[in-house]
Amino acid sequence: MVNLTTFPRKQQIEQVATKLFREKGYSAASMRDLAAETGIEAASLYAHFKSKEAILQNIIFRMADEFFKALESAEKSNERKDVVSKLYKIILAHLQVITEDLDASAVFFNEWRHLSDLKLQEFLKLRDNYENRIKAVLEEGVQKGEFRKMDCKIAVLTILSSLNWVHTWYKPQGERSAEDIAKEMGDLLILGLVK
Amino acid sequence: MVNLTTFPRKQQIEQVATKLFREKGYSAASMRDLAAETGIEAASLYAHFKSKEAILQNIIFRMADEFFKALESAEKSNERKDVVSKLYKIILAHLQVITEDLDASAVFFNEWRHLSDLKLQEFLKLRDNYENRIKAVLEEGVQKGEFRKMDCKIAVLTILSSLNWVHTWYKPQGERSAEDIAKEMGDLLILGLVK
DNA sequence: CCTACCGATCGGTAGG
DNA sequence: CCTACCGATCGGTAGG
Repeated sequence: MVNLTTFPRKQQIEQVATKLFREKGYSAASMRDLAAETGIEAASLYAHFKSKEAILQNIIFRMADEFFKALESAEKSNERKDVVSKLYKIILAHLQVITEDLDASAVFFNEWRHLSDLKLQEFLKLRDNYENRIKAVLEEGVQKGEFRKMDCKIAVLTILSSLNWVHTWYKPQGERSAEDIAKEMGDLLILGLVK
Repeated sequence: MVNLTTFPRKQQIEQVATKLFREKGYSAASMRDLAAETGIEAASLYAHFKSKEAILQNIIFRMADEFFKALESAEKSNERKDVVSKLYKIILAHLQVITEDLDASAVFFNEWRHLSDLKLQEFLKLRDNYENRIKAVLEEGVQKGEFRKMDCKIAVLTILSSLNWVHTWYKPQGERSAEDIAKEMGDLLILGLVK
C-alpha cells in the first residue's frame, strides 16, 4: 500500500502502476495488484483509465516526450559548437531523463512491446526518429573530421543501448550524479578505452 | 504451426517456446499458445516439462553456459597477448553466442526476471561473475597502461549493455557477419569515436 | 500423448 | 468510487 496525498488520484495510480509494471512486467502485473497497492477496488480503476493498456500508453508516451524535449534543448544549446561537445550534451540530457524517473524509464525500455498495433507503430516511429537525429550528429562529426570514419548506424545503437541500460544499475542515493555518469560514459564512448 | 522433424520432441517444443517467449514475453505467452504452435495438446506439454517455468529455465541456463564457455576460450587463447587484443576476442566471442541464436538471446536478456527466487538468485550470481571477469580484464588494461584510468565498473556495464542489445537489430541474412560487427563495435568501444 | 477437468485469476462492464 | 458479476483464459492434474 502506497500513500501519496499531494498528487491527484489519477497520477497516484499511474505512479504505483509504473512501479508495478517495472517489478513484475506489464503482463504479469494485474489490475487487482494495482487495486491492492492503491487501496481502491479493481473496478474503480476504470473510472480513471479506460483500460490497462491506457496506463501503459500514458507512461510510455510521456517518457518519449521527455526524451524528445531533452534532445531538442541539447541540440539548440550547442548549435555552433564542435560535434564532440554537442554529443556530450546529448548524452547528459538523455541520462538526466532516465535518472529522474527510473521506474518510468524501466517501463519505457522494457514494456513497449505490449503496446497494441497502432500505438506500437507510433512508438517505433518515434524511436526511429530519435535514433536518426543522433545518427545525424555522428555523421556530422565524421564529415567535419572530428570522428573516425565508421558505421554510424551501429555507433548510434551502441551509444543508445549503453545509455538505456543505466536505469538498471543507477542508484539515486549513490554518490554519483547523472553528470558524473554522463562524463564517464561520454569519455568512454567518445575517447575510447585506450590512452 | 512449426514443423521440425530432425530434432527430438522436447527440443522442438523448447525451440518453439523460445520463439513464443521472445515474441509475446514469458508471461503473455501461454501453454495453450505453445500447444497450438507445436500441434499437441496443452496438457501433453507436461509430459516433457514439469512446468512452464522449467522451459524458461532450460533456455536461460543453456545460454548462460554458452556465454561462459565462449568467455573462457576467449580468455585462454589470448593469455599472453596485450589486453586490447584480449578484449577484442572477448567481444567477438560474446557476439558469436548472441548471433548464433537470436531468439534464445532475446529470452535470456529480457525474460530472466520471471525466474522464481532460487533460480533468479543463481542467474544473478552468474551475471555478476561474468561482469566481474570482464571487469578484471579492463583493470588489467588500466594497470598495464594500455587503457586510460577510468571507472571500470561503469565501463563493463557500458560495453556489455551495448553488446547485449545487438540481438534486437542483427539480421542473420544481412550482409554483415558477427566478425564485422565485433570489429566495428570493438573499434568504437576501444578506440572511441574521435580520430 | 490424449480427454476431461479444476480452482484461480484475468480484464472489464452494469448500475448505482 | 463501490458491489456484484461476466465470459475467457490461465497453469496444471488425474487417469489413462
